[in-house]
Amino acid sequence: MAGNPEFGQRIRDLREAKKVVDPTFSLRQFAQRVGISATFLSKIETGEFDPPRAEHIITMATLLEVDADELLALADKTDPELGDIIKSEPKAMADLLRTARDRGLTVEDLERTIRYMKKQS
Amino acid sequence: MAGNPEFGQRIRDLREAKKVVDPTFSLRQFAQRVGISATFLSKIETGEFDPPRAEHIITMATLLEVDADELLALADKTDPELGDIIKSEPKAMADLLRTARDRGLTVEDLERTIRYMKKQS
DNA sequence: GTCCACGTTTAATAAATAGTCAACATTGAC
DNA sequence: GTCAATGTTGACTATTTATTAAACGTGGAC
Repeated sequence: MAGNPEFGQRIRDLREAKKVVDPTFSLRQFAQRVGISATFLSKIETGEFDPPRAEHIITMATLLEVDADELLALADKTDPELGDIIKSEPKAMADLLRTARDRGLTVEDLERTIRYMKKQS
Repeated sequence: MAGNPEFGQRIRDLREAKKVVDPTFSLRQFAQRVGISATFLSKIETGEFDPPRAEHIITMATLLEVDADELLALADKTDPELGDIIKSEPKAMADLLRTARDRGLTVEDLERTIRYMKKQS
């Protein structure tokens, strides 16, 4: 890795949009609220540096009021929480995911599966 | 982290069992085949060092003829392949996993869900 | 015209993770 | 009794990932 312009641009767009109505969304202040330096955020937004760790991305999503999974996906990371879920039942969860992949399930298929799960419990 | 005795012991047990019928499963030779130093393996098996990266754990599982997910789970890691599957459809996959957790699905429930998935495709 | 907040750049690290080498003590094989 | 292979130990080293401080140029507010 060495920078992710798509992620950076997305953060910048979201932040600038927020800044219009709330000037505390300046790069410096936003960085501080996220818990990283302005330097780092600048390089991330311009695509020079890689996205920060998942934890910081999640904080960004909260502040920017967008879905964390979307930002994490752009950053090519996964929510550590999902790793924990998998670890709670490794074989079954791994099977579940691999089956979804091997069968080439569509988003609709997956959504139907989720509804099915909900009926079981 | 600072060592994982359970993982280490499990590897040692499996390796020694193999060694009984195949003397090439000595610590040194096994380490070499896995692609790590004997030193490192020794410290892992005695629980002094953390498990190696996922890639090496998977190689170990293959050589020891056990399921990789079991060893990965002991090592408190997840197969990077699962991360890739999630990234292919982040929101739907995340939803799937969180639903499984929130509903407290049992292994049997998950297995039933897998069968359901297979019928869809 | 200077002050202040903005975002940027240069130049380094810091922190975490993953691993090695050389030298050692121990044991069974010859 | 020495040789060869075993596993272990102490002291480092490497790699990857994540991040910073300080100094800089720019533009609006006063």
